[in-house]
Amino acid sequence: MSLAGIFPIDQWNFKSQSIMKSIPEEDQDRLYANMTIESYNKGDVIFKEGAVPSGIFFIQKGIVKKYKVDRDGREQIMYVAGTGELIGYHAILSEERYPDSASAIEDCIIAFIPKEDFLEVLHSSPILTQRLLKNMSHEYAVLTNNISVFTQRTARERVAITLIVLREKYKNEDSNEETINISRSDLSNMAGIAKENLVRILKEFKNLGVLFSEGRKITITNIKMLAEISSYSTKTLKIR
Amino acid sequence: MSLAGIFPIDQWNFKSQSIMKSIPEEDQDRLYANMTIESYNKGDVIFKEGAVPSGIFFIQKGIVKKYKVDRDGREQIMYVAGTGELIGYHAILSEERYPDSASAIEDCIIAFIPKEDFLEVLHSSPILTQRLLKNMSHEYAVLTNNISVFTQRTARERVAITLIVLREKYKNEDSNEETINISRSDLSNMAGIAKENLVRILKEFKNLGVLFSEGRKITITNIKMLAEISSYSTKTLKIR
DNA sequence: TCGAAAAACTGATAAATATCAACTTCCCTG
DNA sequence: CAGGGAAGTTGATATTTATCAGTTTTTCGA
Repeated sequence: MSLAGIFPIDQWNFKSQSIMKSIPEEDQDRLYANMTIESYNKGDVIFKEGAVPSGIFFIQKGIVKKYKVDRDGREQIMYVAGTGELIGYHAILSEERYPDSASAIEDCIIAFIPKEDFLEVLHSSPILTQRLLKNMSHEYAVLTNNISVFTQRTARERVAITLIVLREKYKNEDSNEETINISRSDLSNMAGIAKENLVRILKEFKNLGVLFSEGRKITITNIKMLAEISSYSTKTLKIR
Repeated sequence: MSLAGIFPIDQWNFKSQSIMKSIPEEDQDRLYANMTIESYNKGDVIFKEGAVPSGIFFIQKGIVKKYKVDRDGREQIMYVAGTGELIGYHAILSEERYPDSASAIEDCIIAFIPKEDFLEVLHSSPILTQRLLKNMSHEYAVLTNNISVFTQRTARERVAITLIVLREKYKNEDSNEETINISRSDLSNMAGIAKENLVRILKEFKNLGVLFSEGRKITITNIKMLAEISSYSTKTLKIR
C-alpha cells in the first residue's frame, strides 16, 4: 500500500538519489573516473565522526546508518540511507571533519569518489551545484522535522514513524520485499528511546495487528493504522 | 570571558553572516536593488511554516527565533538568528514551503530580498553559490548536533547549552551588553523542556552562582561552570 | 501611576521513560 | 550440530520530566 495521503514521507527522506541521477552524463563520467567500489559487511564502519574526509560515498546497494555516539556510548541515528544515496558530502563541502559516523546496517556495496574529483566536477558543473543546494535545503526541512518529533512526540509515535520510514527504505532496496530487517538496538537508537521500551512498543503494535514479526524481521501489515498512531497522517495535519 | 577551549560554539551557529559579508560588492548591490527594509515589533511573525516563500530575509538588527509548532500548540525553537544572519533561503532553494516559522524575539529591523533577485544573483554568482553550499553543509553539523543533544542530554545540560548559545547571540548584538533578555517560554521551547522545569533549573543555576537574574534578564556570571554543567566542554570531549 | 493581564514561580503529583536484573531465544562458529 | 555468546524479551523499579493548581511578580497600556 502506498503512503500517499496518509503520511508525508518526503519530509523524512533526503532524496540524494536525484543528485547522481539527474546530472549530465559527462559530469557523471568525471565523477566515476577514479571511483573505487568497496564491499562492506554488516556492521562495518564507513566513516567516523571527527575524521578528516577524503571523499564522498555513493551507495550502490545496501542500507547505511548515519549516527552520533554520545560520550557514554549511546548512539543516536540521524538518518538511514539506501541504494542510490550519497553520503559524506557535508564534511567535504563545509571543509570540516565528519559531523557523524556511518556504518553498514546490512552488507553493502559502496563506491568511493575522491574529494578532488568531487570538488573539480562541482566547480565546473552548475547542475551538480544546483542539485546539492536543493538537496541540502530539503535536508534542513527533514532535520528540523526530526527535531520537533524528538522533542514533542511520545515514544510510541516515534516508533510508528521510524517503522514507516524504514519500510520505505527496505521497499526501495528490493521492490518485492518490504520486510524490515534491523536490530532492536538500531531501531531504538533511531527512535531515540531505550531498547526495552522499543521492544514493549513493538509488542503492543503486534497485538494491535499493525505488524508481524519473526525474529528480527518486521513486516508492516497495517500501514494506515501505523500512520494514525504516528499522529502524522496528512489528514490530521490539515485539520489542526 | 571567551568560550575558546571550553565550549564548541561553532557547532551551534549557522554562521550565515559570512554569506552576505563575503560575496563581491557587485553581487551585494544586485541583491540590494529591490530590497525593502521592514520594522518588526517583539513577537511579530516574519514568516509562517507552510507558507509559500516569496523571498529571503536579512536581519539588520535584532534577534529572531525559528521554530515549529506542534499540532497541540507546543513550540520547538530550532535556531535563534541575530544581526547579519540570513533566514528564509531554505524554502526558496528547495522549492518547497517554509519548513518552519520565524518571529521576532525583540524589536527587529529586517530587509526583504525578493525571490527573483536572489535566484538571479545565485545563478550568476559562483561565490554566493559556494558560500551557500558551505553554509548549509555546516548547518547539517549544527542540526545533527542538536538532535543528539535533544535525545541524549538531560534537561539540565540542555538548559546550560541554551544559555551559552544565547549569551553569544546577545553579545554579538551589542558588544558591551551580554545580558540575555528572553521570555521563560522561549527559553524552555529552545531547551525542549516544560517552562516550570526551566524555571527550577534556572533557580538552581542561580544558587550555584552560575548566573544572575533580575526579572527576565539573565546574566551569566560563571561561563566556565556553565560549560562544565553542559558536559560539552572541549576538555571533556577530548578525554572520552 | 494604577490596575489588570501576562509572565514567572512554587509545591505537589502524575505520567512517561529509563534502568536493572533476570531469563529466553537466536544464530554463528568450531 | 552442539555450545556459547549475542540479541531479544520481560517484569519490577527508579528516575526524569511533565502537568496541574495555585500564588507572586512583572509588565504595559489606559
